[in-house]
Amino acid sequence: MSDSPLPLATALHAPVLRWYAANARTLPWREPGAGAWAVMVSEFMLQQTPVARVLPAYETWMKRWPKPADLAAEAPGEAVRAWDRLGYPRRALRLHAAARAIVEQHGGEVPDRHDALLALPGVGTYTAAAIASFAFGQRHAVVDTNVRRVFARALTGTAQPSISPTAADQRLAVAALPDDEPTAARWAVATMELGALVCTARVPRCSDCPITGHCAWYLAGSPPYDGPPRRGQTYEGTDRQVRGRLLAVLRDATTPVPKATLDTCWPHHQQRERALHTLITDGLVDPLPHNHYRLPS
DNA sequence: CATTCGTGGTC
DNA sequence: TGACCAAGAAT
Repeated sequence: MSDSPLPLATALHAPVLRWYAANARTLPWREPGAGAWAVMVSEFMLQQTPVARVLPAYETWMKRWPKPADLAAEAPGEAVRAWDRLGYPRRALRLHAAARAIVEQHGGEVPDRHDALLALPGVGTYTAAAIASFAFGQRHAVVDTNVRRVFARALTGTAQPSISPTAADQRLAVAALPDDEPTAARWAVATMELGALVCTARVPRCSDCPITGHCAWYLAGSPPYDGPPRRGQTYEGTDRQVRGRLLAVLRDATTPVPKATLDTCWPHHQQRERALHTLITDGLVDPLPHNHYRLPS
C-alpha cells in the first residue's frame, strides 16, 4: 500500500467502501451486464434530474434503443419526444448526436478513453470520468455535486461546497483517489452514493454516516453555512418556462403544429417569439412552410 | 467566472 | 408556501 498524498482521505476509504457495499441502491444502469451505453444514457439523464424521475424514461429509452446505432438511426426529434419531461431537452439532442458520433467514429461502441468521451457532444469533465469509471472500471476523479459536498464537509470542514466547481475541488478529488484502479472505481461511485443518500444538501443524516469520526465539519460541531448567498433558480415567467410550454405541445403532436396553436401557449408576444426562435436555433424545433412547426427530423 | 437551459418534489 | 434542490454542459 503506497502513501496517499492525502492521509486524511485515506482514512475514509475503508469505511466508505464498506458502507457502499451494504447500502448501494439497486439501479438498472449498475447491473453487472448493463454495459457502457446504459451508463452513458443514465449519465445524460441524470444531469440535473433526480433518479426517481429518470427511472421510467430510462427503461423506455433502453428498450427502444438498446445500442447507440439504434438511436443514431432515428430522427433527432424522436429523442426529444422520448425525453419526455426530464427537462433541459438539449440533452436529448446531444445524446442523439453523441450516438451518431459513436457510430461514425467508434464503430458503434461507446469509447473507453476519457479524451474520446470528452469529445462527444454533451459529455463534459464529469460525464467523461463517470463513464470511464463506472462502465470501464478506470481510475478517474468523478466530481459531481454530491462528491464536492462530501469532500467539502469531510475534508474542508464547510457545510456546503463552493457554488460552482473549482480547480481546487478537482485537485482534492484526485488527491483522495485510492491508488489501484478497481478500488478507485468503487470509491468514485461510493462517494457519490454517500452524498446522494446520507451526506445530503439540506438535512444530512449524520447518524447514518460511516465517517463522522473523520468528518472535519461534523467534528467541528456542524457549523452552519456562512458563505455568500446561493442564487435561487427562478422559473416563473422565464424564457425557459415558455420554451417548456412550446416544446410540450410539439412533443404531444404527431403532425405539424400551426403557429396559431403555439401562440396560445403564452400571452406575451415578444417573449413567445423569442422562445420559439431560440428553440429553432438550438435545433429543438423545425420550422416548416406555411407557419407550421414540428420536432426536428 | 457568470448565465442559460426544464421540471417537479421537498420541507 | 415558496425557496431550494437534483449524477452538468455549453457559451
